[in-house]
This record gives sequence, structure tokens and C-alpha cells, in this order.
Amino acid sequence: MPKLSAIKQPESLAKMAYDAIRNSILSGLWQTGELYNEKAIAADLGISRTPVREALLELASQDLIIFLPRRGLMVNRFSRRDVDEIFELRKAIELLAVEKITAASPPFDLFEIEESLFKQRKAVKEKDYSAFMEADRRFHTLFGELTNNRRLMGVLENLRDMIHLMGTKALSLEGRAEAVIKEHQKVFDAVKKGDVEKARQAMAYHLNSTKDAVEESEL
Amino acid sequence: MPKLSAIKQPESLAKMAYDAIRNSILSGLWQTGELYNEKAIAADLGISRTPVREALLELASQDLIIFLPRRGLMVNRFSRRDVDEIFELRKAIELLAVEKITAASPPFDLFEIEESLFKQRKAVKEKDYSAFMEADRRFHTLFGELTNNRRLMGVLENLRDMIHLMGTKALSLEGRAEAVIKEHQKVFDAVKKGDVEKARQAMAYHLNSTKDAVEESEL
DNA sequence: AAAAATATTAATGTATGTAATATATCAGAT
DNA sequence: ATCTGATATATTACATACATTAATATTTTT
Repeated sequence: MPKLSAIKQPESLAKMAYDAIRNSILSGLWQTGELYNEKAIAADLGISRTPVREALLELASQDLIIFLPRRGLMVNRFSRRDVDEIFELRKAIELLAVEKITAASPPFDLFEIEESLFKQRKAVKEKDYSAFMEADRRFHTLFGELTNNRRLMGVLENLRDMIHLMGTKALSLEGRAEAVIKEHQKVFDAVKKGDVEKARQAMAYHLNSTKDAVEESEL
Repeated sequence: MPKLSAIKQPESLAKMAYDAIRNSILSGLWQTGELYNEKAIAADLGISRTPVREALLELASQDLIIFLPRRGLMVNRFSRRDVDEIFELRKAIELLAVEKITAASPPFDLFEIEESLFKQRKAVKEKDYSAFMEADRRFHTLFGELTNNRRLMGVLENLRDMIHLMGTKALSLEGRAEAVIKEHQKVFDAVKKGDVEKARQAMAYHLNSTKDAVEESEL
């Protein structure tokens, strides 16, 4: 008999709606500028407005969408200021994470981080951008997970969706993918050596260069 | 005629419900251990379950309450781990804020911060704990506001509610109020002098000592 | 034709109804 | 008394219906 906690309760419709809508946004299916509304979304998903509304409130609190009163809702468009804000916050959190992980004794198991580097290299060779983004997300998320701080991870996850939304374009810059890999590698090497200051600097450099790339590609 | 943006639209019932419930929690009227439910809350507030539900979802996403399936909902109780997580995150953000503000040139206007120190001193003299907490909140929130980073502020605000919930008790520790004031003063002095490293250290010291006080008072 | 007045539409915010189900209650067996 | 199982209760998740209001379209007036 399975343990009670192992019994998987069917996902709520609200959660399904959340996932579906979030996916439409992150995949680029839903575009900024287009207006959407609860009723149409509910009809699309074949459910009522109630769980859809719940999902939308969550997405709005994440800044992925904005409500335009009496008009509908829109996928958020990010300004230069948004990019600055997001990266400033991201830096504060990710630098803490990399510092904590590098300084840990006994050292953390870095296998998965290394694995994400391999996958990212492979993705570049195969020109698989979606896989590249996935590996990138994994690399950064792993630092969050290793801190074992659920709230820190939560904030990071929220930012991640926005970064994804803003940043896919940055990848189209000439040589950006290769630069990302080099930068990730430097972070990893410093972490592995246990050199806290170097790891911080490498991550700070990477985040700054990512921010620059995002801003360059947005213009 | 007022500008359109200046026309204050009446608050939604959902927002009212959110404020009312949040207040009940922060004021200590609602206690951990007690079970509450949508229907009763709605009846209390004289509105329907729908906006109440919306408010509760928001509060749950802030970790102020937890849903107990088929039982009701409860004000969250914080574990040692929660305290650790919250303070770790808080430190990352507030240290960034204090650093940014101290390093700013031209320097920021620190009048309001100084004012919060006066108020806090006054509150201690008058043994007005509620005013003390308010001034404390103001002191910390101002650093967030001065960064001019709305997302950073948002995260901090969320944490603030939890800190309030956990921390009122810490104030009952012998001499804690006086210690807080001394620590705040040191932070302020360093910020005013523009000494970044000293400001960081003073804030780090203050946050650590607050965390210790919270944990001590929880036991 | 332009402006004003009016009606319609579209979208959300709120209220209420319904079905599913975990928990609590209680009777009866041991 | 304690356990077991049936029944009742409480609570939510979701659906649906209604109310409100800004935006839009239409009509009327000048």
C-alpha cells in the first residue's frame, strides 16, 4: 500500500490553468500587445472562469501579465527599468547563493551543476536553443536549490520566468551562447576550488554581461 | 478636473478582505492553532465567499496562512528553519539596499530615516510597543524605498509581515528595544558618513542580533 | 457633418449553487 | 473501553448567474 503522502491528488483546475497560461506566455505563443480575457481563456481550456481567474491573479502577482481595466489582460512588456530592477535583485540573491555554496564545508555535490554545463555545450553544438535555455535555467536554479532556502528559491523562480520572457532574444546576439558557457564554466571552476571571492566575481560578471545582452537585444 | 490617474477607484471587496484579514493576523487577533474558514470569514465581513477566497490565496502565497485541506485554514506557525530562511533572504536584500544607499552620489536624503529613529526613541520612553514596531518597520522599509527598486521592495514587504508576525515577542526580551535603537543608530551614522563597509557591517550585525532575539524568544 | 445623447456591448467583480470528499461522529461488535 | 465501519458534517473547488461599469456603437439633434 502506498504511503498516504505518496498518493498523488489530481491537480486542481486552477493549477492546470496556471501551467497552461504560463506555458503559452513563456513559449512566446501569447504576445505582448494582444488582449486576452477570462471568458475566452476559460472557453479555450473548457473550464469555468473561476479557476482561470485564480490562475491569472497568480500570474499577475508574478508580473507576467497585467490587467488593463475593462480592456482585458496582456502579457507584460518590460522596460529598461524593469530589467535593471530584476537584475539588481537577482544579483543580490544569486551572489548570496554562490557564496554560500562555495564556502560550504563539507563541499556540496556539484555533479548536477557540471552536468548542466555539458548539456548546454551539447545544445550549442546542436543549435537547440530550447535545450540551451533549459540547461541555463537548470544551472542557475541549482544554486538556488543547493542553498536549501525555499523562500530564496521562490523569489528566484519568479524572477526566472521574467528573465526567460525578456531574455530569449539575447541568445540571438552573435556569440552570446558561447560567452554564456565560458562564463558559467568560470563560475563553476571557482566554486569547485572553493574560492569564494573568485566565485562571487565570476557570477557577478556573468549576470552583468547577461543584463547587458538583454538590454542590447531589447533595443 | 482631476487627472484620470488621480481618480481614486473604490477598493475592491477582495482588497478590503485582504486588509482586514491581514490586520487580524498581524495584530495578533487571529492565533495560530485556531481554524478558520471562508464561509465564516465571509459572513463576518458581510460579503460573499468569492472575494474572501481571493484574499486568502494572496495571504497564503505570502506564507501568512496555510490551508489545511478539508479542515480550514490557520495562521502560519514559523519553525526555526523558517526563521533562518527568512533572515538569510532578508540579509541579502537589505545589505544590498544599505550598500546602494550609502554609496549613492549625490547622497540620498536621509531625513525620514533619522525621523524614524526619533520616533522609535520616543516610543521606548512611552513604552508604546505598537509605535515602536511601526517605527522599526519604517526604518527598514525606507532603505527599500530609497533603492527605487519596486521588486526589491515587494520582496521586503512580504518578509516584513512575517517578521512582524514572528518578532513582536522578541521585543519583550529585557533590553531588546534599547539594543535595537543603538544598532539602528550605528547603521544610520555609517550611512550618513558614506562609509559603505561600516554600514554593511552595522546592518549585518543588527539583522543577526534581531534573528537571535527572535529565536531566543520563540523557545 | 459634427456633436451630443443614448443604447449596447464587453469585461470584470461579486454572489450563490452544487458536487466531491476528508474529517468527525456515533453505533455496534469485540 | 476500544476498535471498526457506517453515517453525517463541514469545507472546499468549481460552475453559474447576476451586477456594475467603462468602452463602443448608434441614434438624434443641431
